Amino acid sequence: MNNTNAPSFWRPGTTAPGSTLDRVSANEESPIDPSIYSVHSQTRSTQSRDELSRQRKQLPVYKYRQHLLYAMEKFRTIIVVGETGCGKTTQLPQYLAEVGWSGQGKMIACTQPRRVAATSVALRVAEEVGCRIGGKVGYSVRFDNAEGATTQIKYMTDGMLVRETLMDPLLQRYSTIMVDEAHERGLYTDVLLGLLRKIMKKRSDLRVIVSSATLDAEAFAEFFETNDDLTAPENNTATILSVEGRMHHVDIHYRRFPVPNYMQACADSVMQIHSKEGAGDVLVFLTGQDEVDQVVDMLSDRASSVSDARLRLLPMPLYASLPSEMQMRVFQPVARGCRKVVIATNIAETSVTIPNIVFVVDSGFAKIRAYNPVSGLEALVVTPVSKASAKQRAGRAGRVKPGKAYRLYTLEDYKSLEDQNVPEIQRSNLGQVVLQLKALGIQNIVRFDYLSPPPPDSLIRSMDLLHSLGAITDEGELSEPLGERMVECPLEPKLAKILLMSGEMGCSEEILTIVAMLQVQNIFVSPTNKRREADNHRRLFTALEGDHLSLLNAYTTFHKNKQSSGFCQTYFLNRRSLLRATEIRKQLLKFLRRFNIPICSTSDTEIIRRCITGGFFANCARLSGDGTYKSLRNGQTMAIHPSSVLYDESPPPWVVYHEVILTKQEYMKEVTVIDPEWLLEAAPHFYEYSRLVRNPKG
DNA sequence: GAGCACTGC
Repeated sequence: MNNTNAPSFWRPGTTAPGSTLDRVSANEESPIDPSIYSVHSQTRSTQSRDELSRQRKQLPVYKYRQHLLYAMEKFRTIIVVGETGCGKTTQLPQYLAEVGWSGQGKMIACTQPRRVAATSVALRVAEEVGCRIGGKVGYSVRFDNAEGATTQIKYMTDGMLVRETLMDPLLQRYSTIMVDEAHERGLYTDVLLGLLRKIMKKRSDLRVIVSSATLDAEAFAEFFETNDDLTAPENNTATILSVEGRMHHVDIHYRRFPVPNYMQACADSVMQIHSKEGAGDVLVFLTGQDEVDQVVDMLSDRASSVSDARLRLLPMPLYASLPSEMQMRVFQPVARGCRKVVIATNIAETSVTIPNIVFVVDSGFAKIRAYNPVSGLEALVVTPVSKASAKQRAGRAGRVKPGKAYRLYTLEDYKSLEDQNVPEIQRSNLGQVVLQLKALGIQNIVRFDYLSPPPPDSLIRSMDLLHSLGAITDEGELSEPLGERMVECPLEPKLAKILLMSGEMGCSEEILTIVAMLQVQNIFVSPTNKRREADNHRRLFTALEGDHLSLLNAYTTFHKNKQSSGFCQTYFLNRRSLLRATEIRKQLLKFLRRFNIPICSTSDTEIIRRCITGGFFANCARLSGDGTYKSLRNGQTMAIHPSSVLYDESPPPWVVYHEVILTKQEYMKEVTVIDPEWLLEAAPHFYEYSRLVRNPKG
């Protein structure tokens, strides 16, 4: 396997970055033992606040409400910095509405990177304001919105606002747009910031507020500064305003020496906290499900062997694919005399807040998705976290009272970490984003105002893909009607293409289902202790034609059984995911109706597979003599992922796949058997000169 | 016979 393109990374069990094994101390002792840990503190930082005020030569930070209004009058963009999760920034739209900034019939928008945040903040603010939701305060997220003619403050996901620009390119409905949690640098946050910068050139009345962590503030302010004359700062159009946080003090404990195995060290640290520290629950950060399960096992073993402890130790796992009943356990308070230890993946860093955490143990690693824009290969790699992530993790200990964070790496290693996470826009497949920018009439997507430009290869690759699908013309414009319709569908381009083709192919009912099912994860659950049973039940849905048709089987069987939870339990299906797929399917059906695409059904699986090939012709692989698959595009060696129904079967000579991901090797996921003749039919322009296809017997 | 961090429209 040639891994030269993959980023270098550390594997579980190895040491933290920059560390040397020979310095490891032989005996682990108490975490509070100063020979093992050095202690620092993380608390609200008056120093950095003063520094900021000095740098920008304005606004002291107290009386921030008055200053906010002053800044709204004088500046066009305000960067609000403050500790995340302190709740102050989300109240800001409310202040503005009170003094009439939502006047002239225009709304104040406040974007969030996640659905739950948008809806829950909206509900809280509506309660504070004393209105019903959908009145003065509303929200808008996919599948759910509550807004009306009187709505003045609208909480929404950033993706939703990007989508609104397709209908209303200058966002004329809004007087002020606040982008919350911008430091997370999500894909749609970055796209939105770029669009807002463009819109501000045409709308001098628009105010933009960006809420971020302290470290990024200058970069955001510079990005939004429209005064080119930097020698005349009195004409600045962007400013920074700092908000006092209300987080508790967190002591940070660094290891004096690197740890040889961080899973073992996590378990050791938890046991030491348990025996030496006072009351308070513990949160441990690891990289993946396997590691979480292993550490939970280690702790369960050890907890049962400790007899003299004052508190009982209750380890519990937390990761996204955990069944929801199990997830709920971590939010419930434990009985007196018990200490909860939540062993979690990155899900607990931002997405989910667990109450009562006083101690945090941070492995220093996370699993992140990387994208190689040249090969198009995605990879899941374990990498050291950034300083920003480490701070965020530590901060989880300071929400209820002063807490402690144990970092399983040295202070030197901490200093060597990157400041920030790599923005998602620089490590993602940009097919959908490029399509949307094209729809907004942006001719040169390479020169678009990005806060952090994506790799040019990534943009070029996306353009190539869109061109090969027929979504953009030879001149680089959105095609009509295909491209215009594709951008409407909330789907990646390949899936949008097959959905839009499915009507004329005679299989839109089936493609609707398949596309919806591909949008959700973990349809099939396999609990560690009942794996074989789960596998056997799963076979009932297996179609020999491959995973796409097996997904179709699972969905239709679920609905034949009236979406019953008993059925799901018996057959190890994830009901939550299936219901979400049902909702997505319903939404996609509306688009087909709007475009007058025939809604039709077939029982001929060949028609369905031909249709899939019509969008996934570039994702084709051929079985080679040694039993591996070779990608048709570049000869890359790949294997069928063990989660595929085709994994156990005799390998078919030709397949198309939904995606390929590098973990231990390059794996194709969601694989369907095809006839190579269909490739020529689907994309003659793509395969015209391919000898491989013209000579399939090789 | 092997595995999958997390969002969003």
